[in-house]
Amino acid sequence: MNKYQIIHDELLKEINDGKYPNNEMLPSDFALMNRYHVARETSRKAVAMLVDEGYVMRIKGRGTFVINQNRYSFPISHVESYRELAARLKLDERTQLLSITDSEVPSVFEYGDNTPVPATAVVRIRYLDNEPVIIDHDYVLKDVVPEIKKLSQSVSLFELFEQQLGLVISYAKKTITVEPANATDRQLMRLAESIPIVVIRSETFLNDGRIISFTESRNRADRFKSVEFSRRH
Amino acid sequence: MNKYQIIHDELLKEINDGKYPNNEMLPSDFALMNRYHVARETSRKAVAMLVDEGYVMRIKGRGTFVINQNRYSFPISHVESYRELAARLKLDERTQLLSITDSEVPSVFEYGDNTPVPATAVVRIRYLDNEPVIIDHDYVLKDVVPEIKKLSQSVSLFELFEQQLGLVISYAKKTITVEPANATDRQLMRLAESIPIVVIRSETFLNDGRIISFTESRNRADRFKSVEFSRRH
DNA sequence: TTTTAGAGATTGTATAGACAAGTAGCCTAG
DNA sequence: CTAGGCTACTTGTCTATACAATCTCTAAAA
Repeated sequence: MNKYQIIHDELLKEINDGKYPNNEMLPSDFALMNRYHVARETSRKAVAMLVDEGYVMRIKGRGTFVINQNRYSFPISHVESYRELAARLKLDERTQLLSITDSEVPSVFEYGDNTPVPATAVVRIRYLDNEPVIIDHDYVLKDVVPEIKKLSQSVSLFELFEQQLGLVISYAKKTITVEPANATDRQLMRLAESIPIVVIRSETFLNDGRIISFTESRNRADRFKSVEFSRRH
Repeated sequence: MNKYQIIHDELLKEINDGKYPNNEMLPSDFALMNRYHVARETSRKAVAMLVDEGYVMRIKGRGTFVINQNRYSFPISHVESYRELAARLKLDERTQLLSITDSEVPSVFEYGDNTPVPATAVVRIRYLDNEPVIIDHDYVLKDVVPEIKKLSQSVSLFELFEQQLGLVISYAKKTITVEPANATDRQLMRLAESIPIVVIRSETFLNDGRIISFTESRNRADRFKSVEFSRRH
């Protein structure tokens, strides 16, 4: 592991442990240099990551300060699988695999030039606190992953891609819209009335620029909440 | 202006001008060093910003590549005013100021300890293509900005804060939820049925850590679309 | 023809040092 | 007692260099 990554992880752990109470100062660049015996740019890189992630803010001439975090957040601006998210938030989560079928990429994703793109469709339903709240439709391109043999209940698609197939996921583009529930939504999520659905459609890219999958994540709107941290400039 | 900022801006302009067609390579670190007569770390800083913003991706051993952008996006992960956003997207936008009144920060924002926090409430309605689609409620803390005298139609709140008052906005935290339309929504946006509303609540922070304002932005769900770029790791 | 080895290019990580710019606190001159 | 200046500390920018890791392509070897 890289030095700045190690420093970042350790500082983040200390922040989460409350070692630097609210608005308290983090060690300065020079303090970190001494503590870890690294160059200043290395320690700065670690802190820059924390700034990026919204944990701390730096003020020239003053120092580095912890930002009061509300930790119950559903960030959508980095690529994170449902399983990773639930683990991080320590929620009581459960996923049920509904089907793995041969299919094509639906036209809503506007991929390619109308010629059908073969894919493996994976449909899963997500429970939080024993309530079905999310239905995920994944379309994994057969060009990239020819076959999905066995998808264990305990393994996420991302884990499958990265650890078992050696692929590296780089980034994703997501669109968020609100749409009426369709029949499938109502049936699977046991909705009586027509609750609106928050639809998050993602294209996921590998580090060589190829698209590996399209995902449509359909969330019960009355259970959906997303918290974003955003910097200006 | 900083050197890396200048390089970043120039590269971004070239990307938007289509100088590096899709998936084409950007100049390498060393090419940029020669072109701008800077150290490698400086050129890398400029490119790192572009990576951060989702314009390019770097692959070790290969080079830097432009990511095919869909430019009609409503990013929510950086702090941008409605006016800046509309200008960037070249939409036909119009804002109507409804009221400026003395008020208090509503309790939904859970700020402070139940004691009323005096604020100036600014209510505005946003038109896109002559259709009312967004209602913004801004609560500007009187502790920070004692009085909002005249808010010209052509000036945004952010411009007022930054250019006229000399305040520096640093970051914001936003929560996104979907809620039923209330009577005010239906009246102001001329909604017949009860269309759901996408509610974006923000706390905006200055660079000294003080909160300057709370904003509740209420968007017609059937007109709302947000596009996000997200990196993994 | 196929495979291997190597050179060259590119990005990633890390170091050491320099100066600029902003902040806070102390101490002295008035 | 106050105002101003000085100093120490902190973050921001920039340079120059070194080596590692990865990829592509070419040329030589099998």
